[in-house]
Amino acid sequence: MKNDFYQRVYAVVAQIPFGRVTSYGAIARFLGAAKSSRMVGYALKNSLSLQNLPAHRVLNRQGLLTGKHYFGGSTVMQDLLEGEGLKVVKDQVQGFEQHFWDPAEHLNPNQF
DNA sequence: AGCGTGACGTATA
DNA sequence: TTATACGCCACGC
Repeated sequence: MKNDFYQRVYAVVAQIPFGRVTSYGAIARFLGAAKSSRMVGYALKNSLSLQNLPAHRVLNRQGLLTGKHYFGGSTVMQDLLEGEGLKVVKDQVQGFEQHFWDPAEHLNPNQF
């Protein structure tokens, strides 16, 4: 069911620890929709006005803040990340892999 | 109903 | 290594 996919995306994003980040692809893969990473971003776009999800902790594979435009302001997303101890330069998280958080290694697939 | 678009990612050149 | 091409599929028009 497609709505479940959205719910699962929200559930995963909600579990991202403070100061850690992940990627759309990682989430998509974890949910079994590896080839539909775009849908993850789409789901998050919906989630923005739905609930308090740390959507700013979800970046693309390069650690780029590709969706900062959707946070209303222009530096809101960056400020949020920097507020969590991350460094952002040119819309890109420095040491991305260092702060990367893989759902598959920290969450139990069985609860999804 | 068909077509273009997009918070992505991988494959090719 | 950078630049394009393409697959994916929900949504809006």
